[in-house]
Amino acid sequence: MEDKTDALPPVSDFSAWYNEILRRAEIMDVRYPVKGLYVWYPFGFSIRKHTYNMLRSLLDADHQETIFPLLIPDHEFMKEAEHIKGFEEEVYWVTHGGLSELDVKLALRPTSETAIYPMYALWVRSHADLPLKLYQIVNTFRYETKHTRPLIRLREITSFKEAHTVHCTWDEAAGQVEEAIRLYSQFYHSLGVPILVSKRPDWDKFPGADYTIAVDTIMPDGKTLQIGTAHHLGTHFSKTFNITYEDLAGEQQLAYQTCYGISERCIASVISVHGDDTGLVLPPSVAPVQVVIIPIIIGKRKDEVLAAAETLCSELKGLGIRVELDLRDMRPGAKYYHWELHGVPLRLELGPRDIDSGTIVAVDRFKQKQQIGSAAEVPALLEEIQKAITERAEASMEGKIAICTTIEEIRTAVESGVAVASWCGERDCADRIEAETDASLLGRELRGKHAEKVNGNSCVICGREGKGALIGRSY
RNA sequence: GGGGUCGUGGGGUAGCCUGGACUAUCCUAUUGCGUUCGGGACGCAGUGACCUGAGUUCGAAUCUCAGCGACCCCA
Repeated sequence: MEDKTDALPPVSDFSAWYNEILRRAEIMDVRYPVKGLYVWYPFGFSIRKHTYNMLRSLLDADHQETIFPLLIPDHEFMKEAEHIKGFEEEVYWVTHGGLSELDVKLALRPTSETAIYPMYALWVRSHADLPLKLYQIVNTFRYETKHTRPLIRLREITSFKEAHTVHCTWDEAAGQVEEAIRLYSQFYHSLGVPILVSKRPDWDKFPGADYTIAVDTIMPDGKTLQIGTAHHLGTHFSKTFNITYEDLAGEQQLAYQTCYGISERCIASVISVHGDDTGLVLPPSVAPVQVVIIPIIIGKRKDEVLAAAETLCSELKGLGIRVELDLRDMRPGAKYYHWELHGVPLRLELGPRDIDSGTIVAVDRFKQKQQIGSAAEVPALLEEIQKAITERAEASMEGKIAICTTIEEIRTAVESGVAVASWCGERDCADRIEAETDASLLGRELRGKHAEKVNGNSCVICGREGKGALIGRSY
């Protein structure tokens, strides 16, 4: 059975698995005829919709949603020197309107700082206008020259959630960065995706930021995926875009800013972190179909089974559950495979035997089977599944993190996962770590229990006192 | 940035080296009808492809060049 010709590649062959799952589970169609641009299938878009709705409701508590233009005039884009340097290689330019060349060429936003901040300069007048916290969910464009990958490295990021805030003081902005990380932690928790939070080394921070805090997860092949960042912009942009406010004393002051973003990489992380050799495994929180009902239709009792299935379906809908009644003319087994591939958390089977015994067969995505009495038991089952998926992902990530005290240990660790080791903070030592391990120093001041085990230890290179750093290969 | 492999129905492939018999193989998918249905059903009848352009040639899926695209490895 398992070696049918159309078997999915195993997760251990992650690259092949990832490409196959996107097509077979109908998430992205990669056949659009431009490199780096991909199309959302409706099923994939539905995952996106539920995921971004959660993100929206987290942000809406304390932010306002908006939309700024896609096109940024040359003269605004070119204002902030570090920012330009960071992006100039990968900006798409609109140079023509019809047949005539434009006087002012227009950039397709690679990110929206330079679209938003000229307006912030107009909107921010007084300390009473602050803090200002806006976000938008938009597409952005980057002319990637490396090999592109659906949901991970794109030329059109279709789902960039970017928040931009303005504050009176540096400390308040720093507090907002922490708030962003708190929101992102909560977001990823509800996706069951475990994360590592660290500060990017200075040479790897956002162009035009004082510092960058990053959120990473670990993919099945041991490489990390950056799935969120929060930047303290200090006054880099407020200086160049003249974003000032009048303080209590009537003096004009430069504002402090932050920005933080999440892209459809969050979807890539859900797919990759949870998926198995059978297909997708979706947490109920974002599964387009949380429960599928498979009627077991046998000859004479067909109508009876269908009626019972319809009743069960409407009961579940009444409980607010996203349920699908699969009435297609296929063998039940074929339907099981189909919905397992699509990551449906819970399957209910209903046939003559169940009707006779007054029960329903419930099978979770990990193929654990049990009998339940009624639809009322389903919400609790879904909660259990959500928890089980989360715990499984956490255990899996735990197995990919190694606490290291020597360069040799790091070298071995990064072959199949990430290393956490003490680093003094000096660039020279980081360069040596990278050169000798064939991996990157991804983060410093790593947070959480892993870092605590190495904080204060001597740097793996120079022996001076250091703090927990995250070392690994990344996407 | 450097190197490699490759592009054949919707997906996966055979054929290519050695140009002609290719009316292009097989699996899957898909349409219609019938029989089926508790873990990927079966029968019958259908649908559906040589990436684009230029070249070589009597003749190109097959050889050459370019473009576009995909995947893998290294920095």
